[in-house]
Amino acid sequence: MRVNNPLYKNIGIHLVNSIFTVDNGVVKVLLIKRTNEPYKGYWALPGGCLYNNELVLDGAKRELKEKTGVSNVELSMYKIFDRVDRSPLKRMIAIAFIGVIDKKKASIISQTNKTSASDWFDIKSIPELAYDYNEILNGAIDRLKELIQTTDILKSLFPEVFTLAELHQVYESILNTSIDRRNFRKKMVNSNLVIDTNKTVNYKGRKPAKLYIFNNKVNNKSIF
Amino acid sequence: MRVNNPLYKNIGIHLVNSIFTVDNGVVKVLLIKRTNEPYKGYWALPGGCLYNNELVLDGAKRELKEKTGVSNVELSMYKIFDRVDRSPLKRMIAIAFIGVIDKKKASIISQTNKTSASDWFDIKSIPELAYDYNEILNGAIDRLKELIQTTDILKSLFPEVFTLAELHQVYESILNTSIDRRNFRKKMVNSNLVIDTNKTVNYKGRKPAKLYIFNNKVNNKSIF
DNA sequence: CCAAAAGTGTTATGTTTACACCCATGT
DNA sequence: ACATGGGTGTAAACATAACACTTTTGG
Repeated sequence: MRVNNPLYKNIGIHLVNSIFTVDNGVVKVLLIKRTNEPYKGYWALPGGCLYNNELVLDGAKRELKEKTGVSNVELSMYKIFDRVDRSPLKRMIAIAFIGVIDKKKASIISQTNKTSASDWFDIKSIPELAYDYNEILNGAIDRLKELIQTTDILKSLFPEVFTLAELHQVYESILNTSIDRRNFRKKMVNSNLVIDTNKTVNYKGRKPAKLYIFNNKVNNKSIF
Repeated sequence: MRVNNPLYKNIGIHLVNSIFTVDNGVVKVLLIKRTNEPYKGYWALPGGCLYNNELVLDGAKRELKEKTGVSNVELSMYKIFDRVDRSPLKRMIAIAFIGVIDKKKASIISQTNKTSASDWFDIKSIPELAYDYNEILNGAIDRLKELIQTTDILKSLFPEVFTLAELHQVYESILNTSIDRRNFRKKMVNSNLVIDTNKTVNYKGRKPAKLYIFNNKVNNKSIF
């Protein structure tokens, strides 16, 4: 390759994270408010540019932490967004990532030197975002629906024990549909995705509910 | 973003194509021989660097045509290879693509200003390739197995009519397994992937075989 | 005993697998 | 008539989908 070909110059790599949580049956995504141009004042997906000495996954995690304080997230790369004019300053290729976290465990910082706020938004009412982030987020929501059916991506939502009723509600929220309770339980128990802890939890006036944990041995079989 | 941050400089985007064909039951991939450093004299997957004014898919097609003469291929992006030291000259992120072509229809040019030869290699006997291309190719072979089961990627192998026996042999070659003939036919006919043309072809001493074409309406349901 | 949610089982339907024989042709 | 490969059907196993009643607890 002719390294000095001007057509090779000035391409940057954007790492863009769609971080989801489920909060009382509402699926939410983490957005930050930009303080700099371009798109100053717009809400945006947290992310930034790849360094030339790091892996893309590491860069995505670094940017997420720098912009929101969130760390210890498993990120899953899912697509490239490459429209030539998707960034006004220079050519930027976006590599999009998805992560899921437990809102209660995440300590989100709202202000950095590039952001004035960060907050969780119901995915059903997303404002106009910076760049092509509305498109990226829509793709992420679709991909999330696939991921919960083929991977254990939701385990980060339940770092501790959980009941199948809680997990059921999360599946219904994300897939935006209702799932038969009995069949859901059967599939979950028959898949090797969750493990019965033989412990129960008591809520007032209700039959004690069995507690489960996620199986650490990942299986890639489709659950539904 | 601080555009002048030195950590953002000198990242290039590599577009790498694994182009497959099936030749009498043998799955082959198209390789080119490099005439320049680095990896001078090594066989390599055809590809090159993204221009800053083109989409990655267009860049992959352009490079494929420049290096091999092959055009009119549908390419499917499948993975990013980002090891920091995967390229000796500067940081290069590889975006890997897969395509399938009919060997008979492809007019391959063997010499360009950067290549001294191009040829089809049986995927069961691949030499040591330039860069991390052995790893990229292995990933492409795995991905090809998935793609033939979920998409109509093989239609480019059969631009005209074909018999189910021919298609069957290609599936067995790529998946490197045997598939029950009756069940294969049932699945193919029941999926909306192929359409009966109501025409037949005669071979000496054999019952005439029905001819099929690929359905242009793509379906994404898994075939097997 | 009542409310609230947890827990469970069966039947029907559809899908996948395994498997063997007849058919149309050219020689 | 026979050799060659083309074409088909059925039964068993398995997976999925639909559906309703009983259990445990707190008040």
